[in-house]
Amino acid sequence: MTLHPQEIEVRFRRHAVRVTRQRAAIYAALVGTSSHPTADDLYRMVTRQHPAMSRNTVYYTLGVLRKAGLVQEVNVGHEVARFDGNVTMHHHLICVQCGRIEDVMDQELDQVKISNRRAKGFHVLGHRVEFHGYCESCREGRRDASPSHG
Amino acid sequence: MTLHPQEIEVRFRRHAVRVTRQRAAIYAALVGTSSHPTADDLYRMVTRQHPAMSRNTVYYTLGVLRKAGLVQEVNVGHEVARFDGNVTMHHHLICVQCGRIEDVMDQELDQVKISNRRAKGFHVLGHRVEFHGYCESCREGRRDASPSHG
DNA sequence: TGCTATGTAGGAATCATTCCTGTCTAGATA
DNA sequence: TATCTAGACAGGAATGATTCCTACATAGCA
Repeated sequence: MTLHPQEIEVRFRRHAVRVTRQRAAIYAALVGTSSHPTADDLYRMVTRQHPAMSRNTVYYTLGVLRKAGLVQEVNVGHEVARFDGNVTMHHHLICVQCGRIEDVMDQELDQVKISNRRAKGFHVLGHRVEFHGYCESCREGRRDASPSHG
Repeated sequence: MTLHPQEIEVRFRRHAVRVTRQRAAIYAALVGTSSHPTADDLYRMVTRQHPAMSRNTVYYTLGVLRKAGLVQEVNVGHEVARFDGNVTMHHHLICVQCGRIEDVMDQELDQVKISNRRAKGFHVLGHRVEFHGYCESCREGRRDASPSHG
């Protein structure tokens, strides 16, 4: 999804986030991809247009946007932090081989609930379902592998 | 859950994991708690009995046990890796304030499925549901907070 | 237009995790 | 039981993502 600069400004103001060129660039890069980039991926994407941008600013901005609720952090295993510009409720397909993450929008999954009895006193705000498996290209790479020793 | 040394040995052999004192101690510590400790937590727990144990051995052993399927890694945000000795299918309640993780066993959640149409070519092996919210003690700490500005 | 809280750049510091290397040992074999 | 060797262990160094520090710059308000 590509956003007009005006739309970015509107969103920032709505969430009380100061508008700066750096932040707009970082947010635009994140919303413009579906690849769940790392902070360093974003740094590399953004420095093409803003060579002076500091890696530090990327981290700081991601922190600001996360606290403002404009950005979400996604994680697989204990790997490097990945970010997602899609903050509507959604779920993930995660490839256990290559680490690829795909978004899943599915109202049935949105409605998954936990019974009060099992919630151990938690006040639940939301949930997310993670599906783990092999993505299409990793499945193809595994065709050769013997199915009995896998 | 506390395990007899023999039971640990049986599990290790069943999973083709060499039996050493260090590994047994680490695994026992992990299975004996429900607190999802970090590698460093485990190091501190285990060095009480085994002062010579290296931090490196804890990491290495956790890697071995994870690959063998005896241990699972759990993560919240991009925080330090946490480990779980419970490898049966289960889900998690995660406190967004203090980071506490509680296991949830629930057959309804085990049966959550994704339609083929939405699976984007993934061969799904399993899934996990994460509920995010405030745990009981963090809720209590928040009683004072004004509900309209929280 | 000026003021000030906040953001930015860049470099240093932190710290979980991994790598390297020499020694040790589980467990298989004779 | 003694021997052998792949794999495990300890300890220290290296890595690398993230955070901290600080001086300078700027968004946005008055």
